[in-house]
Parts: sequence; C-alpha cells; structure tokens
Amino acid sequence: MSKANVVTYSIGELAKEFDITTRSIRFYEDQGLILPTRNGQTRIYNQRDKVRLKLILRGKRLGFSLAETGRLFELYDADKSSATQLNTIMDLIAQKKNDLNQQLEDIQAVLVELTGLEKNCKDALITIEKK
Amino acid sequence: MSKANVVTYSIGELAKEFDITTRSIRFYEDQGLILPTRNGQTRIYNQRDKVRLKLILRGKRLGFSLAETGRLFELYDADKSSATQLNTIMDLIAQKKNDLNQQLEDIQAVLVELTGLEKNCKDALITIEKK
DNA sequence: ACGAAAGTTTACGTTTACGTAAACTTCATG
DNA sequence: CATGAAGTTTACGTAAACGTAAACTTTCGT
Repeated sequence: MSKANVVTYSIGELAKEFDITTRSIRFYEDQGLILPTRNGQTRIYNQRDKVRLKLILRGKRLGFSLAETGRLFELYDADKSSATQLNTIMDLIAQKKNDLNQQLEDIQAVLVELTGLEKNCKDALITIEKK
Repeated sequence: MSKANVVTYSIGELAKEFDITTRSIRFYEDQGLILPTRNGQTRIYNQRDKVRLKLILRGKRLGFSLAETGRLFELYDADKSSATQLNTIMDLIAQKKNDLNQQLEDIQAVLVELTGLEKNCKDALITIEKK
C-alpha cells in the first residue's frame, strides 16, 4: 500500500490555482512539458505535474521560452550513466548559470536606477509641497 | 562652441557594436523607443540614442517587452511638475521594483537548483570514473 | 434522469519582434 | 562614371504562446 492515496488534480483545479487558462496547460502538454495520465479522455495531474507547472511559470517570469524550460527539464531527467553525457549536461548547466548571473546583474542595475529615479521623484514632490 | 564635436553614429555602426540587425534598430524607432535625427534620409544617432539602445537590449535580456521598456523611458522623461503625476510615477516605479524583486528571487532559486544539479552530476562523474 | 458545468479535440486568429526581399537613393572610390 | 557598400521605405512572412470559438462528450448535483 505504498502508492495508495496519491494526490491528483484536474485541469480546472490547476488552472485556478495558478491563475492560467486550461488552454495554456494543454498547450504546455502539447509542447511536451507536462505528461498527465488519463482517465479515459480526462487528464489527471499528479504532484510532479504540478511542480512542473510551477517551474514553467517561474521560467516564464524569467523570460524563458517554453523550449528553454523544456531543455532544463531534460537536464533533470537526463541519463546520468555516460561520462560524455554528464559533461555535456554540465556544460549546459554552466552556460545557464552564466546567463542567469548576467540577468542578476541586469536586474540589480535596473533596481539601482529605479531607486534613484524614485528618490528623484520624492525630492521633487517635497519641493512642490513646500510652496 | 559648447555643442561642437558631438559624437554621432550611423545605423550600421550601432548594429555592429550591439550585434543586432539594422532592421531591429529601425523597428525600435518604429515603436517609438528611439528618435534619431536625420541628415536628409539618413538616420543619425547620438549618445542618448546609443544609451537607449543599450537599455532596450538589457530590457530584452530581462524579458521586458518593447512596450514595457518604452514605458520605463516615459517615466524618465515624464513631467515632474505635477504632484499627482509624481505620485503616479512613483506607484509605477514601486510596481516595477516589486516585479524585479520577484525576478531576483526566481533567479536565485533557479541558480540554487542548477548548482545542486551540477554537484549531482559531478558526483556521478566521479563515481563512474572510479570504476 | 437531466441540465449545467467541466472536459476534449480541432482549427483558425492574434500579438510581438523581428527576418527577408524588393526596389530605390546616396556616397565613396578605383 | 560605373559599381559596390550602406542606407531607405514598403510590405509580406514567421515563430512563439496562447486566445477564441465550434462542436462534442463526460460528469455531477439535485
């Protein structure tokens, strides 16, 4: 009785929870990012599918394309028995980490600028109100 | 003679420097993000235009749409004489900062995961090589 | 049992951010 | 002065990520 009482979700539940449309969820499946099982026609999502959805949405917030996110999934699922495979994977990871560090810098730069502009506005507001 | 010797660029120069096509640069102008002056037909870009281009590309790396980047430009250029205007701007800035902080978190999370996966691979590689 | 709600497939429409091509004009230069 | 490089406009094409709609089937609450 180890697999008893497995948590599952309907497409509607997930759509509501993540505030996306069912259309999107089916589309992600179409692109091979999620692989729900079926109960007849109806899609059934498990915990893993839900986590993947979460990751997909996080990827989107970071500007990843679905294909990119898919490639990340492949990295996780990849066969870790071949040394050359492992090296390829590690190269890809290093590349991704580079990109992300660049993004970190970019974001921090924009944050600094926005904070500057914010202060700028604050000062202007104070000056106006003094009159 | 204060404006003598102003630095300018041709569309080709900028394209080469930023490694984008001239098509893209013209498109950004079409969307109102850059406003080069003209020498007859020919576009002439100054320092400000170049900075904007840089900002556009940074925005793209962050997943900003051109429209979004355009709105940020407007914030910078906006009239800072009206108090209500200033408050509106500051709200927008606060919103953007929120988004960016969310992105920061997202990136850091992914970086942590990738680093974990990386270690994972490293270990697997060592295990393989031991044999 | 039956109507509303939720799910399914199929397919065409839409937006964003350019690519690509055609058909000129302008300018430097061998 | 012709020719090739760089620039210009206009316009149609394209990929990604869904939206929207039609036309059905399945499921659930009363």
